[in-house]
Amino acid sequence: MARPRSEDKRNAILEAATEVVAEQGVSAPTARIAKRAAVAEGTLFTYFENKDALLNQLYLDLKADLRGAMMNSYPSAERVPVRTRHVWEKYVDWGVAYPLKRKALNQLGVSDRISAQSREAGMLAFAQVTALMQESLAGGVLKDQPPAFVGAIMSSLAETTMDFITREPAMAERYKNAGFEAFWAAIAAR
Amino acid sequence: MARPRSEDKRNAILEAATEVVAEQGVSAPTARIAKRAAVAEGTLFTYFENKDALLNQLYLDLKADLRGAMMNSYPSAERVPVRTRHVWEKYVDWGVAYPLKRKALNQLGVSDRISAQSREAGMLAFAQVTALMQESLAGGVLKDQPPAFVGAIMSSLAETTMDFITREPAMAERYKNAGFEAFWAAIAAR
Amino acid sequence: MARPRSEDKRNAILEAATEVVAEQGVSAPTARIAKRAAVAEGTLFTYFENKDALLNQLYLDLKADLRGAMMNSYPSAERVPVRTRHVWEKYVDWGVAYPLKRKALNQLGVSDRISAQSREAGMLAFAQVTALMQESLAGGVLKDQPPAFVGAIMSSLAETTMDFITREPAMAERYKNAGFEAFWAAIAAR
Amino acid sequence: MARPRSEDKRNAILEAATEVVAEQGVSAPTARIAKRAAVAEGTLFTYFENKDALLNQLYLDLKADLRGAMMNSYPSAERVPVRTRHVWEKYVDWGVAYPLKRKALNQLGVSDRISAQSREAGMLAFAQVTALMQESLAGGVLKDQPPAFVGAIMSSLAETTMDFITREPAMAERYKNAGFEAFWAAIAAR
DNA sequence: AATGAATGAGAATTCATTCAT
DNA sequence: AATGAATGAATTCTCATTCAT
Repeated sequence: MARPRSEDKRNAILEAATEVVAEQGVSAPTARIAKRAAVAEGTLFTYFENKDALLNQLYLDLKADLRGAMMNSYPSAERVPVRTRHVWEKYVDWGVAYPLKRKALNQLGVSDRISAQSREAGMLAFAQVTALMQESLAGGVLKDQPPAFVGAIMSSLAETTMDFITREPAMAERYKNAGFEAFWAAIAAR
Repeated sequence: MARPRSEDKRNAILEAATEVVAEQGVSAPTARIAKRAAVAEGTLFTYFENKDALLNQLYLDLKADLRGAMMNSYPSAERVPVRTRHVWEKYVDWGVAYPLKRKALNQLGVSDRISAQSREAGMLAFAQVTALMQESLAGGVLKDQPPAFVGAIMSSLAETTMDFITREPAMAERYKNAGFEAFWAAIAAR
Repeated sequence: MARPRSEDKRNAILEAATEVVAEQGVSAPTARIAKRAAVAEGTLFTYFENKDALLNQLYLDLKADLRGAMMNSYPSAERVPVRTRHVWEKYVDWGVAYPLKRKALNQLGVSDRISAQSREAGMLAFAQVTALMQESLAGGVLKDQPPAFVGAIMSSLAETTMDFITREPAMAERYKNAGFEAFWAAIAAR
Repeated sequence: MARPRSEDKRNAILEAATEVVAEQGVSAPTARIAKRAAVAEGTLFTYFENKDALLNQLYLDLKADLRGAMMNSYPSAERVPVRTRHVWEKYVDWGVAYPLKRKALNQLGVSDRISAQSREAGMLAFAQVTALMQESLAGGVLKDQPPAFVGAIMSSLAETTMDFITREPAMAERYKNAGFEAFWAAIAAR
């Protein structure tokens, strides 16, 4: 009967947190997040119990967002190399298109405020992605390593690729291709 | 602010900072660093103008330390694959041997308190390392990419490798080899 | 602010306030009182203009409640010692039967949020009680002191008695008697 | 070698706390206490770990202060009635001379921020006082009650006496005597 | 130079009260 | 009338830095 809790406001806070955490890291003041979201300082705490809850939720949301991007229009019917490339491209495109999301996600990833539980939940979102890569490994150098290792390698190569694209946007396509080639060479049979 | 006397004390502060930053990130209180170094809170500021100066110095020191490890007993006379493998092994060994240094360096790397200048200086330390890799690339997929890109790829793959070794120390050798194989496959001619 | 409808709700708030103030003192949040009363946070303010108004009303209500207990089935026809004992017993019984009311009343009594006016009104409720005691004093040590003094003495001895009964409920009767004997000895002629 | 912690400053904080707690209760802001003590807000926390620590220390100090007053120039050689009267007078005089200390002590006494441990320590300070009264009880109405009960009765009667003296200072001597007479009548043999 | 007490500007929350629904 | 989201001032405590000793 009272004013309902606004999904918009909640999103505004999460978006503001994305920007502010990207800029200042997890030690960014909640007051600044609230201000950026155009809500009162106290309002933040009606949507999130405390700062840690907000940070963990943001981490989960960003992970889910990234996963959504990678799985969007996923070409299930195609062969492994095509599918792998699709995932790679979507990953890199996401990071390039949303540099603040990427930066925030990285800040959160190294922070000790993200709980083990959140990390696990975040990883789960990628299980599917990494699973598919196993198929590529048959004759590759990583054929005996765990899927998570391959997934982590993709992640780290994609991050490196994005770093360079960010610094030299004009070279985006070149880096994106080169990065994938390196990744594919690293995991595929020869 | 006056000329500090003891090199020992300065080193104690830097070592303490390594530990504390590894544990708590860059927002760790200077008081805690001072305590761990067994000096007074104020003493820290006679050796470093302010917290940022300490953090940036630590970043540079750790980068130099890592570089030193990689270049130690560098087999200049050997052929490229051997030299590359040497660098890879030393890198990974360093991270595994000094997990706090590694953690601290990563915390500093994502912090916005490290100046662009420090970052540049840090990279310089690696220029030599990456330069040598160019030789490997002749026929590889990355033959047209800048040396720094290849260096960054080595870095990120080594970090990923260390992450997995940290989680499964018993598998250290396996991951170290697998990581290198992947790296080599990624950059070398075929 | 408009005329509230439900007497039940008002009572629920006062009862909830009794419990919560007993437990946490006058600084207990209004939100907690509202929750305990099973009404919305805002509803509290349609029944009481603000927190102070609620607190003062509660103080008055509890004083009146206590007075009602003491005067219930008051043996007007009996002689002074009997009537005095009746008052004493009802007082102590009330405090033992309703420890939360007693605790809340004490918390309110020492709070600076209870206005002088409320305190005066609260005392008035006891005037009748203390008046009757004057008759006992003829030859006693307090024969020249104001009635309020004797009333206050009864109050303080009763409180002390209740404290001990609360701590050792098995000794309730003994303390109740001993307390009364002490009180009677203090005020009566010998 | 650095500026030593100042006993004066510590005392200033405790005295300021006495005044402020007397006026506003235990919910008085630490900032106000600091201001009254003429120190910075943060300084308070170099002398007391947190607000509770300050409050508990103040409670203990005030209890000790009161005990000191009662035991000052205690006439050990005199007979029980004289010694009892001495304690009574010193108690009442203390409360009348230091109304803020008395008020603060009462506020602290009803607060749930005072730990059970502090309360116990506070009571210990009074054990000696109450012990001596036992001798008076031989033939009195309270001869079978625990010493603490008698001590509590003295306390409550003294408090009541002080209340009335505070309201009518001109009647101080009269109330002081009357209060003692009542107390003595309550506990002594007849 | 070394010490650590002193400082006061934040930081994360809390909470009485208002107000849109 | 009832609800509970929204507000922002107030609160406790932290911390980089200064400065008296």
